[in-house]
Amino acid sequence: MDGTELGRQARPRLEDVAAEVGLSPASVSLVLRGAAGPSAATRERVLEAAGRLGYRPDRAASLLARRRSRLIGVMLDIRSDYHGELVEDVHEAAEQHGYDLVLSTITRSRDERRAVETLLDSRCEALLLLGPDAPAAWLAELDRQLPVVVVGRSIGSPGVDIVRAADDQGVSLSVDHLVGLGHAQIAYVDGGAGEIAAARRDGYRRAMLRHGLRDRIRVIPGDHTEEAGIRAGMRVAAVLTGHAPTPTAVVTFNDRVAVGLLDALSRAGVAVPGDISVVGYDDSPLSRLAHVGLTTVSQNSPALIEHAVTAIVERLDGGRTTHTEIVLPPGLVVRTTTAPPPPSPDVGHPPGG
Amino acid sequence: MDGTELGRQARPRLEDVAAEVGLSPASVSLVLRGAAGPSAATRERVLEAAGRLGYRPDRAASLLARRRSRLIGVMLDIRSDYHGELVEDVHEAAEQHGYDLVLSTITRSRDERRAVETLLDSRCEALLLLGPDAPAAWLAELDRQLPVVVVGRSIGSPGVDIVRAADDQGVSLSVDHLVGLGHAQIAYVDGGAGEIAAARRDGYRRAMLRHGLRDRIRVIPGDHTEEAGIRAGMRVAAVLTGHAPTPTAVVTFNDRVAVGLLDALSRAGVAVPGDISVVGYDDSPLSRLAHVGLTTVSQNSPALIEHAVTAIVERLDGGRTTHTEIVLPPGLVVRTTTAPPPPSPDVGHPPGG
DNA sequence: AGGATTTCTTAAAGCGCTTTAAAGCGTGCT
DNA sequence: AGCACGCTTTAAAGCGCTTTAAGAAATCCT
Repeated sequence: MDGTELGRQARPRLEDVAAEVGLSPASVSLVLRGAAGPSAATRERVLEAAGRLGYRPDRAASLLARRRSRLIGVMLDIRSDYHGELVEDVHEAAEQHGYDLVLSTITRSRDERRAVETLLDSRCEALLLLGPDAPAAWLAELDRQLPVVVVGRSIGSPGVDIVRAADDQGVSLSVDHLVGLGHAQIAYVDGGAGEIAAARRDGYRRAMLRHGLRDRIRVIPGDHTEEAGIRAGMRVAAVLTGHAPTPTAVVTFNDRVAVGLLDALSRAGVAVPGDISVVGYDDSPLSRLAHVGLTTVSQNSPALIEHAVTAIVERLDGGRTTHTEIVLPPGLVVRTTTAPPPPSPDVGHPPGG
Repeated sequence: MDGTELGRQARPRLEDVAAEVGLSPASVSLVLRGAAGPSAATRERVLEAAGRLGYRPDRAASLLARRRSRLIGVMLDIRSDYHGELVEDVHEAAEQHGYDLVLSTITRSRDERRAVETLLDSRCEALLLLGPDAPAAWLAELDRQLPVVVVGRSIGSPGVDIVRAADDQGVSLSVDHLVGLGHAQIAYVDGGAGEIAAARRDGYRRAMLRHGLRDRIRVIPGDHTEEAGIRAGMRVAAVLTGHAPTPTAVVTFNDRVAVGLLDALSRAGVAVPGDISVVGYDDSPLSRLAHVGLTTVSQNSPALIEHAVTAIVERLDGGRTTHTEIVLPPGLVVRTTTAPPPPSPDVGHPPGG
């Protein structure tokens, strides 16, 4: 009465295929991996038999025996849409270089350390970390064990490879765009703590200064969620109906915040872009919806990932021993939430209310 | 000048730890796995040395040597928020039963077949498939190889284990709730093709019939995206300002659709729930936002997952050889997008009829 | 033909860990 | 003493695959 009585039959092993064609396991292994050696006739026979038996190599055994695993460990936060998109690109890029992926996600009960340990246990040769929060020192220490590339986060004194978009520059683009449309009262909804948030905030500040709008700088506290956008939106809407200096445009930390903001504004009867222009950041699928049409900053993530994977391959196969930091310029995607400011200059009152 | 000069030192092996404490690898293995045998003193020495050396067992080797892998393969679509949430729960549930996870996602260039193959190659003992689209026959065939449990999709003639929520019942709850509030003109935004969409649509139809609202049945075509909600919202808003029979409530296929709908309605100046009540489905994080406050149906996914993992464990360790289908009742989460209908201004028949 | 090449095939030694049967070793018992 | 008995520890045989050096076979030369 044990579990094997279920009719499940053991999966065929390399040896079974070898026996089937009357060759040695070595030859079969060679054929199956496309290595040089076996003759065309042998190849054919082996392939046929393997197919007929439904043979699939055991990855654990193969990993163990091979000198290299050709595995790249990817740490991500599965709750993030953005990471999901990135992983798709990583898959493709890795495949092109002959690497496979092993994924490990952080969850509420699984911190970065544990996620990375899982990765290491699976013998991966390099680590691709999507937006890690871990201290730089630990990352550098990891990098002493195997190549580590950090995507999306900027780190003071590297010790790892870094691939990221120029966040400050992205926000700059937004501000430039708005100024070009004639805006001056441009507020910014902040992304909270974190290096990315800091970089974007900085980009905003600097762009404002550059345009001589020092006293129009206005940072509304927030975080990375719709909730923050909603709060900011309600605040802005209240101000609109009040008398304080009114923003005619709002730049947000990311698209999620922007979407929350848009929602709150629309419910408060504030027209976008009629009364207020809004710019997001990320070019997320949501922002692309025709009805939303959010003007936003695109990080060009396929390129980002391509660089990240290339960085890994360079260190693994190219013999590079130095660290590199690649900063990609973001691009502005202008859609329908930005327009010139309303004619009424200073104290604006809501139209339809 | 080879790659090893980088100062990376080989990771310590079991044997190294053994040498360090002057014991055999066997003893160390025993200690590290918490198996019975070694004395307390030995345990301590080994643990200390292992810690000092930073030893981590090689998973591939361990997998290969062990009879069982204690691995559950999870196939998911990383683009889906919902799957992301589920994976968190799977992690926890699996851990409690002493299993670990191996993840494999489908992407645009990686279909379910490939994703599953990756999983099989890693020696997992069972498969947990989140909302697979694959034909039932293939799933059944897989199940002959190893236990398969399908989450969230209903399948005609199983051949696999199934764990899902009663989708029709969920929509029924929504309709009941609305009827209880006095609504009669209840429209439904459809989720397109697919078995889940069919079940929910059915639930709507049947609930309407049950309440004697046969001629109020109105299914607005759509799919599973915000876009569909937006289109539906614009349609409903147009009707409101026109003269056709007006819905006073809209039930949607899922929260994403509902959010799109809410957005379109609010931009059209339609008040929710003042003019129209809206009900979603999924109890997604978005619906929980205070400002959105979407009334929605909760699938109770932690319980869903708990059952799914239990089903696997039963077959793996419990010796169950039959297939099971577990259907969990969903629950309604009433928030702020539902209220009694506005005092009927138009030709609507009074409720209850 | 004989030897030198080249081509194809395989034996055998692992990869790092688990597992089982058996070996040590103090005990207490008769 | 002699012995059976727990309690610890270990030798050794794999897990299924890769890889390398060497063997066998076929091909080429002069």
